[in-house]
Amino acid sequence: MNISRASDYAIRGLVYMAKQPAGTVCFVKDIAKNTNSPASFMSKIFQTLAKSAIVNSFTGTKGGFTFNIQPENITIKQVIEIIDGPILLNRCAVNKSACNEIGNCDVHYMWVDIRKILIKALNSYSIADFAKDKKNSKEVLSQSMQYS
Amino acid sequence: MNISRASDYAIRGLVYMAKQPAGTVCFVKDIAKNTNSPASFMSKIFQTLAKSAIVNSFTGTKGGFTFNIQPENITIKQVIEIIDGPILLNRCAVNKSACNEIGNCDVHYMWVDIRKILIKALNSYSIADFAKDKKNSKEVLSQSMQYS
DNA sequence: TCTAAATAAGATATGAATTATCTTATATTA
DNA sequence: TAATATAAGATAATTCATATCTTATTTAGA
Repeated sequence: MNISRASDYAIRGLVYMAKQPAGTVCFVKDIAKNTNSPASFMSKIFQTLAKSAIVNSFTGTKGGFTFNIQPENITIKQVIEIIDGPILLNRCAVNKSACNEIGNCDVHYMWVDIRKILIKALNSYSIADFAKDKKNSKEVLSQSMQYS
Repeated sequence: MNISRASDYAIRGLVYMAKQPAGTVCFVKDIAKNTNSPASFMSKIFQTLAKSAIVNSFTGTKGGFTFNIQPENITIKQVIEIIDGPILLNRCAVNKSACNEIGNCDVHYMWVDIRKILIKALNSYSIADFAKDKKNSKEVLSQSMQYS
């Protein structure tokens, strides 16, 4: 019921990138250093992000990563699904035939319901939301209050 | 971001128990058979449920499990936390000092927010909700619709 | 043009957690 | 008291998350 370290690192790494001037080519080395994460692991995470269309990668000296999609349009849900795979909660929430109960799964609709709520919440935040200055950061905070 | 097989089995097992007449002593063998799950695994799961105060266990012939708390008062969130451990989403959502970012974690408030939403949803369902007859099952269905 | 250096890509290894099974202890009843 | 039915506890296997190591690619300078 928790996100993986890899997803956490991915989000923090993308937020770091979004804080740089638009178009900056970022090195894994710097991304890792500024997010307190192991560079070798971050490297593999960014490989996966590059295979999806989220970021571009350039090999060789002066290579690195840039955004391929505006950080405003990258939601937390997208990042988690790229790194951790689809958010199902329970396998029966998506594929009813995967339910253990033959023909009649008691809990199917609950998982469909809760999944919808969770995905909506995860889609309500973008990477850009965390790259703003402190004034804007407080707006994020007050946005969170409306749910409490 | 998904619940474990163990939590899924636990929920289905408790729902099966809740469908029996109140006070019935249920055997793991029957619980497993009626939920399409491996009896040996279900046995270990019910050990854990018994260590928490959710169910009582009785050893020996005619032993088995009964509810120690009314199924109406056992929420899905409780079951998941007993089996899978605390629902954090991200470790920084609960313990801010566990954030990678030293002194200033960009995403902390997001995780606090989303966790609150998820836990509210998981607490809105009890084991008893799934032990009702078909007429009531449809009420659960329409309840789910209000979120869509 | 060749060599060195800096980078990402890809392959491999480690370790922890999940999932499952096997063995032991306990209680009942005939 | 012996046999049986049950849960409890110990152990094993598998999978997945996490991390590291090796290779390929590009650039720049000699």
